Amino acid sequence: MATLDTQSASSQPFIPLVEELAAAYQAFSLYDAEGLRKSGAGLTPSQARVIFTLGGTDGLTCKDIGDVTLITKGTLTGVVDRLEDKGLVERWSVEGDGRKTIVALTRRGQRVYEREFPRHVEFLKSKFDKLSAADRAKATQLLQKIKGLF
Amino acid sequence: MATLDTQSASSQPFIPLVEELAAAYQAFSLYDAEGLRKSGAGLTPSQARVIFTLGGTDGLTCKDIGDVTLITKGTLTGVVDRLEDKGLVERWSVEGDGRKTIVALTRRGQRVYEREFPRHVEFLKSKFDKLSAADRAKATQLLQKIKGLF
DNA sequence: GAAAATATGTTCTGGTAAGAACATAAATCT
DNA sequence: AGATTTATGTTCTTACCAGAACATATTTTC
Repeated sequence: MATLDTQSASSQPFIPLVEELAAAYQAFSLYDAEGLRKSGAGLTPSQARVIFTLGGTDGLTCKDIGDVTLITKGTLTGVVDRLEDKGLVERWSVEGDGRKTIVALTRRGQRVYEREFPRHVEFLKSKFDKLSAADRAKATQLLQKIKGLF
Repeated sequence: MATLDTQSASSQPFIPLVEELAAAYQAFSLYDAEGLRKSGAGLTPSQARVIFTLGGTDGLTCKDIGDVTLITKGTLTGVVDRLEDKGLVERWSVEGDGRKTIVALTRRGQRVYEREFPRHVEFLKSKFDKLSAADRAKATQLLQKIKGLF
């Protein structure tokens, strides 16, 4: 198989897709972070993802949280540390399996979840409402396909 | 307008789209980083983006690099610092506008670009080839639309 | 032409980010 | 059972990330 040169590499037709994927995610991320910052609850995007994931559960293991939020375990330790410092979550050991740690919302964390999650969804909804249902469905499907490439 | 509760918030139809956008970008990013790590050139994803952006130019200002790579200026300073330490880029002042700094590939940086850019595009291409041209075009278009929401 | 506004880049801060090494615990294998 | 393997979470390292404050230089406005 002939190797590409810089010319032929830069004209590969998938490159615009990569650029748009990064740009779209970037645009969303900045807006997402802005909404959290302005809400006054002092949550970072990662912290919010953890709080929103824990909401409505009786606590999850770090592994489960990581699977949902896509935060790797090494990073998650620090995120949970800071949420613990803020009094929004608590950790405890699980009966029967000494490896696992359960992380759950405290009463304060529960209140923050109930206030911030709907507020933030509303904040995002105002933008996503501008996308048609058909585009939304098609985009979701294609992104799923792209995820599956790797 | 009635505010959402946690129930109605979590059932908003745009949420799967957000999740897939994050998951697809995440999957791509991990694969992208893996390819750079294995190539042995020791480039991080951000460093590679800068090198690949500078390739084929006579040097760009930090602002221009940031516009293309989506790296904010505060972060870019550090990325360019490390590339400079590795001898892959050099900085100089621009005649006529004392605010601007030009960043350009050194001869070593040029060689790294010529070797790593095609190699990395080939690495990504092996995955994106599994996507049909129609899906690729549609995904690109929809991501552009999503980017435009914010 | 001087003052105000804008542009560019660096520095600083707190918080991720992934990966590797580590410690401990549980499951599996023989 | 005892040894090996796998699972879970923490710690450590290097680098990135955005935003804010800053320094400098240029442009605009009056």
